Amino acid sequence: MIPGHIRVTTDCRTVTEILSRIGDKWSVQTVVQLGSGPKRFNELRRQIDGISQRMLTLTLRGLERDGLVNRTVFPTVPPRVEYRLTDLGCSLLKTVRGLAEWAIENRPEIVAARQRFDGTASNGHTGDERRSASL
Amino acid sequence: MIPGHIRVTTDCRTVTEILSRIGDKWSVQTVVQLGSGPKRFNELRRQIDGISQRMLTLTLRGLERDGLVNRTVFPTVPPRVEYRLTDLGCSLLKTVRGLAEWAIENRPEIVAARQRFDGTASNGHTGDERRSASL
DNA sequence: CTGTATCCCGACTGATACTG
DNA sequence: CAGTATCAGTCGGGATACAG
Repeated sequence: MIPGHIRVTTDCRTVTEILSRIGDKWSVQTVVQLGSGPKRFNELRRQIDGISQRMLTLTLRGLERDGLVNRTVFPTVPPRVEYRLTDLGCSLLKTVRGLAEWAIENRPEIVAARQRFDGTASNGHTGDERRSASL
Repeated sequence: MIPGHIRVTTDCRTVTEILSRIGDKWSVQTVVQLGSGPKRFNELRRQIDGISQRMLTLTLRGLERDGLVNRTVFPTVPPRVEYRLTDLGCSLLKTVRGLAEWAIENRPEIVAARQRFDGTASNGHTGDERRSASL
């Protein structure tokens, strides 16, 4: 159906694992924010909007652990910590941008599909569809 | 730093939303499996490996709701239900393949970064790193 | 064969308070 | 400023049993 398809049994896992890594609530937003240059902790905190201090810390730790972000501490007082994308992080950002384009381009269609699905009571299954179009 | 970057405040959300959609534990695997052609329920169930009946149902419902998968019931006995990717689903698959290539190409580097991170006790923070290389 | 309905547990996440 | 610690609530997801 589609040419050059991936070795499903092996590579699917890899993709799923990567998605588990970046597919959480905050990683992508964080990476994208860092895409416009190095940022400090509270700078990120303000720009990411809904994120809690705790989750920003955890997200940055995770990204750092995976070599996507560098953490630099300047031993001044008050302490200054800078986060910046590594080369690996930058390459991920480029890839994510591909997904971003798809998302932006196809969101209307997805929203429409949802409304269609949620609207018709004749879906075959008995009903009570929750989640009224959170996208 | 990186040219042509996306409008962070607006589009990030869209990407995050899409990631919430496909970033769950089973959606990508399901989509990729369906990439090689229409499949029946238990056929998918066998090929996806760890998935439970419940989660396959929920995943397929979600994909159907978002217009990524078509569900066709043949009113025979025993019932036969076929799932296939829509055009939208196919286009998503192509995009995901980009991510897949990145994942496959960079997994070694990520794994290495993790070992480095987990190995050094001199990370600055006090310690007790959980998740010993699940990737 | 293709689902639906419950129960239940652990993980994720937010809120809040405290520290160097 | 840049975190860490703790507690509590929500939710994803597995196991199991049942149904058309």
